[in-house]
Amino acid sequence: MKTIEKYLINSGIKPSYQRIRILSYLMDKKNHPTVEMIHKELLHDIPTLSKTTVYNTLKQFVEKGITQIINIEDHKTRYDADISTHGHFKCLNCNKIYDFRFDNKSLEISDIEDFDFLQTHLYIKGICKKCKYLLNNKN
Amino acid sequence: MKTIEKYLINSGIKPSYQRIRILSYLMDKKNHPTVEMIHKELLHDIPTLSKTTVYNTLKQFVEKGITQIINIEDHKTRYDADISTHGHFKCLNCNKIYDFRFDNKSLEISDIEDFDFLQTHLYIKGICKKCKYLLNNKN
DNA sequence: TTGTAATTTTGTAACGATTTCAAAATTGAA
DNA sequence: TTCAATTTTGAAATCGTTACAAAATTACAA
Ligand SMILES: [Mn+2]
Ligand SMILES: [Mn+2]
Ligand SMILES: [Zn+2]
Ligand SMILES: [Zn+2]
Repeated sequence: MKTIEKYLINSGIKPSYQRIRILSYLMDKKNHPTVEMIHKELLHDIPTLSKTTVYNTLKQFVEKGITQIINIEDHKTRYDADISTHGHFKCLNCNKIYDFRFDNKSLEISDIEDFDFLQTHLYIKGICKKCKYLLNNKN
Repeated sequence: MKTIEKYLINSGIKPSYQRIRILSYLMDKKNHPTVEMIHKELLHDIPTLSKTTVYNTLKQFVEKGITQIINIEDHKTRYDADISTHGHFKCLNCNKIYDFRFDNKSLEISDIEDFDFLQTHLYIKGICKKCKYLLNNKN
């Protein structure tokens, strides 16, 4: 049995064909896709795939804790199978979303000392390295 | 002339009645409201107020830099007239959104050293102090 | 003040992402 | 093979948001 099937079973999810393909997509591409992107891409291989199935599956993945929601954009939800605490950088020029690491321990927070923290989301927006050079060389 | 009118004019926005009321609402309540909340509340005083006006006004405030968008929730946009860099904590029990301060300098970030940072959004979700006590005393 | 152009507000329709729901298809145990 | 449980599907509904044009208001020159 494939690793990904074991991972789904361990997470309490029956490894149906669609679920395996959607999780594989997330893990292989690491591109923080929207539902639209996943559906459009997988439709090539699974012509009957319903967008509802993509929605249902991602909802289940989030509930079972094997996928996290990325709300870096205003109106569409993005998904990430990397559930470790890490930050996301969105380039306002090329729109690519980059992962980055940050030290949660060194983060100095005031005012909410006695609160219980369950999730931390750090989003930074700006211009990525590639676009910086490209934009500079336009002149 | 009121302070808030001067503030709008200085920001390049003509201080119409609706704009003054919407900005006052944001500044007084500090509750990170949705469009729905602002519209519903102000409708008591301004029965003709259109939801489109609330949308238009907030869009303009964001463009002129006197309001920031808070994407801490999955499907609705929240707004904040406090444009200083600060974090937001959402209590998963009472759904209140708290402000908190964090030290941007102490934040240790890897992988994206040469990127240009324009905006930083830090969202934390969990259980607030009040709810912690309430939930504990249920037993 | 009056007339007129520019700006602002409004209400409706359209849009796009997401959810609901019930039927169809698939799976799995007996 | 049979039948119940689960999963997938597609259509309709919902929700937040945007587009758009008409109505109302404001600015200002005559
Ligand atoms: Mn990521
Ligand atoms: Mn705030
Ligand atoms: Zn870029
Ligand atoms: Zn709470």
